[in-house]
Order: sequence, then C-alpha cells, then structure tokens
Amino acid sequence: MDRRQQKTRQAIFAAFGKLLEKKSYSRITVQEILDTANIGRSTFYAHFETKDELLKAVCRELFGHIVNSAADKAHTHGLYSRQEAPASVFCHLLQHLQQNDNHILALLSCENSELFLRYFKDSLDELIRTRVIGGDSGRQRELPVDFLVNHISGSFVEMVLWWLKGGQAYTPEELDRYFRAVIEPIL
Amino acid sequence: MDRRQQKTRQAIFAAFGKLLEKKSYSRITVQEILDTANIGRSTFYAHFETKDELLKAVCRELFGHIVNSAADKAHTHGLYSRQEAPASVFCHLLQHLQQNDNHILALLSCENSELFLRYFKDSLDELIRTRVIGGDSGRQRELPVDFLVNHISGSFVEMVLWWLKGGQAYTPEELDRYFRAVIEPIL
DNA sequence: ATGTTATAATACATCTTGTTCGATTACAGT
DNA sequence: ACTGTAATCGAACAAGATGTATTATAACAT
Repeated sequence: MDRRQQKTRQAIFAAFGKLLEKKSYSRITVQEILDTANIGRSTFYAHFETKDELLKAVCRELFGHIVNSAADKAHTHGLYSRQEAPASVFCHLLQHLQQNDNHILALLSCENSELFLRYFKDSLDELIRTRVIGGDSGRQRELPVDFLVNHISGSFVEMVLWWLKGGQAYTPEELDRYFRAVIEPIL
Repeated sequence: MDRRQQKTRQAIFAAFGKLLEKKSYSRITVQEILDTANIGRSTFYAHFETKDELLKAVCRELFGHIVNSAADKAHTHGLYSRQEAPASVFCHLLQHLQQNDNHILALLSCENSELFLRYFKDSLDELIRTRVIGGDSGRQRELPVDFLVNHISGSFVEMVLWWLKGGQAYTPEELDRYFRAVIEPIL
C-alpha cells in the first residue's frame, strides 16, 4: 500500500482517538478530525465514506486484534489451563485491555464505551461459541446454545463496562475470579 | 399544566416514536420531528433544549413506568412468589415489554435498542439492588455486591437485546426460565 | 525518468442547529 | 364573558457541518 495512504490513515486514526478522549463520538465532527489530523477534506473522504465508516474500521482493527490474541491463547493453552497464568481467556482479555496497547482504555473510559463495547461483544460471541460452548461436556441442560453464548459474552461486556465506570477498582485477576464465579456454575 | 403544552409534548413524543421506527436516533433531525409533529421550530425548543434532552425524557417516561410496575409487583407478591404467575419480577418485566404498552418494542427493535436499554439498565440496577440482593440470605460468597447487581441487570438487558434481535423467538415465560437458570445458581 | 496516484486547497450547494422576534391564538381564573 | 397570561406560529437568521467537485502539486512505484 502507498506510503502516503498509510500515513494519512494513521493520522486519521490518531486524531480520532485523540478527540475521543475528550468528547463523545456523536459530538465529534469530521471537520475536527481534519483539523486534528491536519489533512485535507477530500483526503478524508477518499479514505472513509463517512464518520461511521471510520468508527467501524477502528473497531475492527482494535477488537479484532484483542480477540484474536485471546483466541490464540485459548487454542494454545486450553480454555481453563491450570498450568499457567492467566488462568482463562477472560483473564487474558482483561489483562490485554488494561495493558492498554492502543490506548484502548482511553477510548473506552468515556461516554463512548457503549459504542465500542458493542463491537467488542460481536467479536466475543464468536470466540465464546467456539471456545467455551463448543467442545465442552456441559451440564447446559435445556438452555439454547445461543442464549448461553449471549449470556456469557453479554455479561463479560457489561462487566468491563462496569469495571471502567468504577475506575478499574479491581485487578484483572480479581475480575476474572468474580466472572468465573458467576459463569462456571452454569456450564 | 396548559392543555397546549400537553398537546405539543405528546405530538413531539409521537413524532419521535414514529421516526424511531424507521431510522436510528442519530439520523433523526430536529427538523424531521418538527415536520412530523407539525409544530413550529421555536415551540420545540421551548420544550426541549436539545434532541438528547428529548430522548432522556422519553426514556424516563418509558422505563420509569415499567420498572416501577415491576417493583410494585415484587413488593406485593415477593420476588419469587410461587403463588402466582408471573413467577418472578423478571418475567413480569418481559411480559410488560412484550405486551408493548407504549410501542416500546417498536422503539427497541431497531438500531436504537442499545441507546434505550442503557437507560433501562440504570432503572434495573436500583430494582435489583433493593429487591434481589438486599434482603436475601445469599451464598453470594466473596463477590462484591456491586458486581453482582451489575451482573444481573447487565445480563437481563443483554438478554432482552438478544431476544429482540432474534425476533422474539421465545415467550417471556421461557426466557424467564432460562434467565433464572443462569442467575439463581449464583445467588 | 515517467506515468500513476494520493494529497492539498479551494470553492460550493445543501442541510442542520439553536436563537430571536413579533404577531396570533388558546388558555385559566375571575 | 372578559382579561391578562402564556404558548404557539412563522419567518428569518448566523454559524457551522456535510459531502462533492475541480485543479494543481507532490510523492510514489517501477
């Protein structure tokens, strides 16, 4: 890909993130992105048809990376490997979030959390369907699989949301323990 | 209150709901609300400072009513009364949602669900903190109360979201059974 | 070195927002 | 029924945002 394209795309992402730290997504204008990224108007629209498309691209990049990383971990060590910390995919996900690779928490800590975590959940759904539910023995009695998958991914997302709103008052390990305490009994 | 105010306010709410059935909240303009409600521009701004304020008012009206109704039910019959259907507050909430009193599902069935359910969850939090967790005996071992409350209300909201996205493929009674199957084991 | 492609800069029509103002009209209380 | 109050209308307005188009310039790949 053209070096200029990469540079522009990166500048847009950076500007978007910078603005997202200060104000909610809906209040950010394309104009502000242009000014912050210091690029021309037509250049932006050459990359993204709309502000929403930019958001989607950012989410794909962000959460795709995190979840894939977790999926690899699960694949390598098993879902609940006891040989190695972190003990579960969930813990790995939380740690990954907290270590703040791409200033993710900065993006999630404000009013935008909801918006981003919705994408996060979509990625999680697949991870959970294949890793958690799929190959399990399970005393998942009369519960529909879809319900269970949604319950787990949904709970996780809501937990992260709650965690962030409370200023991350718990460690990923604590959170993981809590989460497993409410999920494992029903598996 | 002045009859004209009521009429205008109602016209705005109705127009807002009508538009919400067709497009997402973010794509609805004040102008469209004015045209649909057939009111003057200044009149709208005499009632609501901004579109967001209108949304908040609608949510308060909508979910405040539902949750209060459920709270009364819980108060009257106990949280898990076995003497009478619906068996739980949760079931009552679901039935209330489905019977579609104020075209709520029409509002929730589209892209706006997320937005509304966030308000819904805020109302739920309080209900659950007082009714579910509060006076319970509980084997809620080392889990923080806040975590538990959030887990329950969050799960419920995610379940409703999932339910709506799937076209309400289950009855409120079924859903209630599923939900209790994943919640009661941890109480 | 050359043809290609991304960007910049500018201009533009269109739409949206929130405010203001004066003229009507409906209201509530007496 | 009368009257003062208050809500609405309609129109206009400035400020700013959106998305598109055009041309010139600069960076790129080969």
